[in-house]
Amino acid sequence: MSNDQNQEYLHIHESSIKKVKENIPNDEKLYDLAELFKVFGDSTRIKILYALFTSELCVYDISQLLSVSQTAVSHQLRVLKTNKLVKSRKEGKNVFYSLADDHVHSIINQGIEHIEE
Amino acid sequence: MSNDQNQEYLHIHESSIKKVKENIPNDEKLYDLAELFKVFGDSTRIKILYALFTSELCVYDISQLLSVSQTAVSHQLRVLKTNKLVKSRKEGKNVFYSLADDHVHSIINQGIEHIEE
DNA sequence: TTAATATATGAACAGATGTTCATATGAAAG
DNA sequence: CTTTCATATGAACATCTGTTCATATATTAA
Repeated sequence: MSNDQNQEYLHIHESSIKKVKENIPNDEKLYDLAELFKVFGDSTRIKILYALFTSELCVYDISQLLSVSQTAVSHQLRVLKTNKLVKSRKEGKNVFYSLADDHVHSIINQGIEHIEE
Repeated sequence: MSNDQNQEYLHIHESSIKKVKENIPNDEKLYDLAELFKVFGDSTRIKILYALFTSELCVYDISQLLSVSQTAVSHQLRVLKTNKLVKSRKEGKNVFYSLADDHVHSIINQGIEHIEE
């Protein structure tokens, strides 16, 4: 065991400590990353994203398709929009939502791959 | 507006409804997927995963490296293990943790790409 | 044995999260 | 204008989550 002097660690060697620490992003980035994944961590939001994979949709239709209340859909769409996962387009009384970019697809696909093992 | 008969939808057409619904996984899969992303949705767990990107580590060293209490690390490692993101190996008094597979890396990298835009 | 060390676990508590309900806003129709 | 319709918003509430504290378990050392 490398437990001489002021060594605070049990097994990791001084030389490795620096390497590990360098590879960890700063707190702000870690926070943002966790926030992003938090958005994917809810069934309702995942469902909405899946619906939008197929086509642009207005709030009411999403609500009908998924059997989720209009208010809940609205609240969740706001979360998705804040995190730049969807974008919106207003047309008269309606607001149409669609996916913001391809990351949504690839992140979800990686997740699917993991759980399907 | 396509609002004839019993049409429950505002804009989406009957022909599209089927397509959208077919592309949405069943509830169990949606739930599992959300659960998986929930695991990534916490700074402490993301930090632990980043540390393990570089090397296998025992609990105490993770705790020291990240300045997180031993108990908190233990609790979070259990969550990570339950979700098959890390695996463990016992050696005497120590338990060494390492990444379970490559999905962890690719999921996190997709996340990073998204927030770095 | 007994003591020390590394990790795990359970209860408790504070803070975060998602839904519902009531209502506001904003646009089109009458 | 007034009403109706589509969406958004805020407060309230119940549930979930992550940390801490106390303690249990397991392994090695004395």
